[in-house]
Parts: sequence; C-alpha cells; structure tokens
Amino acid sequence: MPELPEVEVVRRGLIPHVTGRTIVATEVLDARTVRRQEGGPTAFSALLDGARIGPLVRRGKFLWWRLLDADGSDAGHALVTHLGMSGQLRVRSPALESVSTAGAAHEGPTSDPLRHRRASLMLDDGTVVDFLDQRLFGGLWLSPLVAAPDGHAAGEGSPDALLPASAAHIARDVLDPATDLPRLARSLRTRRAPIKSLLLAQDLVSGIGNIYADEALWAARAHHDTPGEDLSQVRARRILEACREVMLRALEVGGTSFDALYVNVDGRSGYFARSLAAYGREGLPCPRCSTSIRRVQRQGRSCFSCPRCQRGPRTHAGLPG
DNA sequence: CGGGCCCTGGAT
DNA sequence: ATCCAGGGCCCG
Repeated sequence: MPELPEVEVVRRGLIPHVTGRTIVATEVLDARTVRRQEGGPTAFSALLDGARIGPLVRRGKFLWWRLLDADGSDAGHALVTHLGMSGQLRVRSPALESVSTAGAAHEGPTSDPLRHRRASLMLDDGTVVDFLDQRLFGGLWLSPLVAAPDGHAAGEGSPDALLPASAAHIARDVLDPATDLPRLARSLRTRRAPIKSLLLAQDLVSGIGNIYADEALWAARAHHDTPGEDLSQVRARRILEACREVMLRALEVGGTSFDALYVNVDGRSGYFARSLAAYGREGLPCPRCSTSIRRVQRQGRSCFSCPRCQRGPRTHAGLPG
C-alpha cells in the first residue's frame, strides 16, 4: 500500500523522465480515474494537452506535478495524482515497450505489465507515463494552486508555497522540515481519539497509513488505543519521531511492497516488507520480546501489536484485544 | 469522530 | 458465494 515512502520513491523515480517535457496527448481508459475534475475527463485532457511539466511535489501521499505554459510561465494549476490503495505510475519508453510486450505474451495475461491501466500521458520525447490501478481508489485531476498559509515550501520538491486547492486540507508530513514536531505532539494531546486514529488523520499529520502507523507504534512501544490526551509530551514526541524514523528507513530501501500491487516507477518492488516488525505478523514472534504479535480490528482496519511491549489502556477491559 | 462507502481480485 | 484488504471522503 503506497504510503509516504512509496510515493516519495515514485516522485524521485519520475523526475528524470518527465521534468521539462511537454505532454502531447493523454488517454483516459477509465473515466472514474479522473476524479474531482470540473468538466470531467474531456476537460482534463484538453487542459493537459501542450502543458510543460515543472517540479514534482509531494505532501504526505499526494503527489502533484506543477505545470508550465508553453512560454515557461506557471500555468496556475497542477496535475494531482493519488495512488490510493493500489495505484502505480509507470514509465514506458518506446525502447522498453517491445521488451515488456514480448514478456507479457510469453507469461500470460496476469503478468501483463499494463494490466489495470486506467490512464496514460504521452510526452514529447516518446515517453509514456501509465497510471495503473487495480482497485480504483486512486485518481488524477487538475487543481488550481493556492498558497500555503505558513509561507513555507508547500511540500517536498516545491519551489514555493503554492499547492493544489484540493490538497490544501492535507497537513504537512513528518518528513517535512516545516513540520513542528513538538507543536504537533501538543495538538495530538488535546484529542480524545485513540493515537492510531490520530496518526491516520491526514489533516493532522499526513503520509502515515495503516502499515507505518502500526510499525511506528511498535517502535515507540505505544498502544494503538491510547487516547491522545493520555500521552505525555515526551511520549507523543517519541511516537512522532518513530513515524519519522520508520518512514526514513523505508525510504532508504525503496518503500514497502508485499502483495505485488505496488511497484515503483520502474516496475521494481521495494523490499521494506522484509523488515516489518508488527504489521501483517499475527502469531509471529515480536522481534523484541518474542511474544506473539496480536491482530485486532479497529474501525474496520487491522491493528497489529505486541501485547507485551505495547501495553494499552484496556488490556484487562472488555474490548477484544 | 466513528461508520459506511467506493472498488477489484485473491483467498477461503 | 462470501470475506477481506484499505485511503480518503462524506455523512450524521
């Protein structure tokens, strides 16, 4: 599942292939992929046609492409991409295409590298960027730029404080130098909701999904059910620092992937999955104390934790887990 | 702030 | 045939 590190890997992978290029055509195979677009896929394609690609910027799990007019001036809007659950951005060059096609013909339809292709952008040098998405939770759209109120760079890779209006409600992420961790920790401590819900709330702190939330809570020896208001400042900070560390570590090895849905921009999977300590490890030993990792459901999502290292507020009470 | 929904395909 | 996976948005 693409969370911050995976999206950052995609951003870095795309940059050399797309920056400075011009979009000469777009193809929308599934109209549902073009979301929140005034005028729908038709307007989407019309506005993108002829646009030049400027900086690629990421905030949390949102990745946007700044666009320039033909004369190099800022177009005032950005191409926003969100990978959702299963989205991928893949780069194809004419030279590689024949290789891929040959491989697919040999191995059958399930290994078709363009399976679940929903949209494509054709660039002026022949490069094609494909958006693949099995579950259709991801999407592409154009959004006008607005200024981030704090005046800092809007996200990783941003030349200025401008960001898409449709991402303006997304908080800065824990890797953003403009994020004030102590202040964020204090704001978590004003909330009654369980800490894991708070870590997943993208309008408080962005980029964290179910996997890294569980990993960070494990690393910080914190229980997912602990209300934010019950955390000390030190403990809240420690959890946020764990979020930062676990995502930096994932970034170093190219992101997480374990169900073959996610691959990076070159089509290769990251391999952080090997070093997951809690997530997806129900019944397996905790790497710290060997107690069996336990899985419980919260708000329809799985939570994996060590019942010994991560003592919670309700270990004896009625809730399952 | 929690629950339901979107959506597909692999597992059971 | 049914369940499960979950990011983000919308609802009450």
